Parts: sequence; C-alpha cells; structure tokens
Amino acid sequence: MKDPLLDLPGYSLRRAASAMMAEFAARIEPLGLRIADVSALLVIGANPGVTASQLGRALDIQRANMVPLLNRIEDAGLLTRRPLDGKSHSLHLTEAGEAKLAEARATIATFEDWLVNRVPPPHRDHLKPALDALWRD
Amino acid sequence: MKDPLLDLPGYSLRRAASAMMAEFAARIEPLGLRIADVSALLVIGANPGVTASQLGRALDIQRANMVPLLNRIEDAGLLTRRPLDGKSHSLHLTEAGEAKLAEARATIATFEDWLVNRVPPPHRDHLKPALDALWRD
DNA sequence: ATGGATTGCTATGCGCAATAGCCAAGGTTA
DNA sequence: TAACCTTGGCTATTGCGCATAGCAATCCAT
Repeated sequence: MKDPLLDLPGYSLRRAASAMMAEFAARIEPLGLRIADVSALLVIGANPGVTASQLGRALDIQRANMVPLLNRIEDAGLLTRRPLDGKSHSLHLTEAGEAKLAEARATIATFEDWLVNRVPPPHRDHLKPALDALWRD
Repeated sequence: MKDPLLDLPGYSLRRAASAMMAEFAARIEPLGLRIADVSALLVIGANPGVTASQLGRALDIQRANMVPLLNRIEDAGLLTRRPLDGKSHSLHLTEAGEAKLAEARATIATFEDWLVNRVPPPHRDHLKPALDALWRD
C-alpha cells in the first residue's frame, strides 16, 4: 500500500516522538512515575526551592496543570511545598524524592543511550541540534 | 535556572514534536480538519478502496479509534464507506473529499517546507533519516 | 463443518494539555 | 495611602489522542 505520509518529515517527527515516549513511559513506570513527573523531579532536583510557577514555565506546563502533577508527587512523599511569601510556594525534594530521582536518572541515562544508538552514526550527532532548532527560540 | 532536560535528546524530541504538531494543527484547522483526519485523507486518496483496518494499520491507529475518525470525515461529506464483502468496508473520497485533500496537500507542503527550513543547513538532511530510525522497523 | 481469526463497532478509561474563572497576595502608580 | 494591575495557586471543565475489553457478524483454514 502506498503511504504518502512516509515522505513527510513532520510525520516522521510525530511517529518518532510517539514511539520514544511510549518506550520511556514503559521504562519509567516501574518506578511509579509518569513522564511529566520525571521532568518535574529533574528540574526541582537541580533547582531546590523553585516555585511552582517557575517550574511550570520551564516545563511549558500551565499553572492549572501543575496542580495535579505536584499533588501526585507530593502524595508519593517525594516533594514538600514550603510557603515562601504567603503567595508562592518553594518546592524541595524529600529524601525519598532524592532517592527516586537517582533511580530515575539511571533509567533516563539508559534510555537516552538506547535512543541515540538507534540512530545510524552518520546522522547521530545531528539529531539533537536539529530538534532543538524546531522548538527553542 | 538550571534545566537538566535541555541535555536530553528524548526531551528535545518531545518538545519539538509538540511544537510542530501545534503549529500544523493551527494551520490545518481553518480547513475544518484535524491532524489525524489529514493523515487518513492522504492515505485514502493514495489508495482508493482501502479498508478501515488496512488504514488503521498504516496509521498505527487502533480499530476502535478509527470509528469516530471515519465518522467525522464521512459526516463532513469527504468520505464514503462501501460494503466490500459483508465484513469489510472500502473507503473512497468523495469529490468534496478530493477537493479538501488538494487544499490539505498545499497546506502540508507549505508547512513541511517551513519545518525543514527551521533546521540549520548542516543538520537539515539528517533530520528525517534520524527520526525514521527511531520508529520504523 | 467447526474453530480460529478478522472486521467493525460500543463503551470506557488514562495521560496530557487548554480554557475560564476565583481568591488572595504582591507590586506599582497616582 | 488608595486604587489598580499583575502574579501565584487553585477548581472545574473540556478536548484530543490513544489504550483496553468486549461483542456480533463474517471470513478463512483445517
């Protein structure tokens, strides 16, 4: 069957992202985490005390959608919210959060290696710069 | 703020795909179509008479999810379902469907050019092969 | 002819994102 | 200081894409 979609870079991007997200979600699920959780843990871990809105801006997640995300990882005992000035809250990982983050980092490293190694060597080093040009301003 | 995500090719892939899909959805929305609709129209247009399940396999969309998709473009008068053998249906574009597909193709061409040209020339030709390696078997 | 596979479908749920609106707290300007 | 606008966190709702489970009818292979 003819498939005109196979000529479209945009379609390749869509399918590749979908496949890789499914793979990563499967690898991170045993840790009890979702993809969005992992991204939040990484940023909080690298920036203890960030506020929820700062985190949302970094992840490009709306304020409204940060709420259930932070609730979930707080309920899991990975995160504490501390009132900062009566309006903002600062976010910090608990010890369990730090431990979970360490596990996640190992999973991420393995996954990223696996992903990059799927790309044939001649193209490998071009993938990330090309992708970054598509979304970073 | 430190952002460890920016070093991860997988994250770049996720963000790039999200950004490009949003852009394409915005460009195709004036035609009254969604991204999934366009992919279906393209494949049906190139393969008149395909069955719904063949189409679903090409697009990697579950049978169950094909139903509302095909209903929608049929209700829009773009598609006819013809009984093929009492079990399968063959799919054909109507004249309106062909016309809409022609419009969509123009939008797609413009979009794909725009997308590819966002990638700096040194990386440009590597993007699609790299992406294809991530999802095509 | 029987059993297994396929087709199209309903129903339902999940994950992620978007919008509109609310209230309290901060910042800015008159 | 008072009025104003903005920001932060939140609720509630919606949409989209995708997944699973199950069903009835049909086709196919042994």
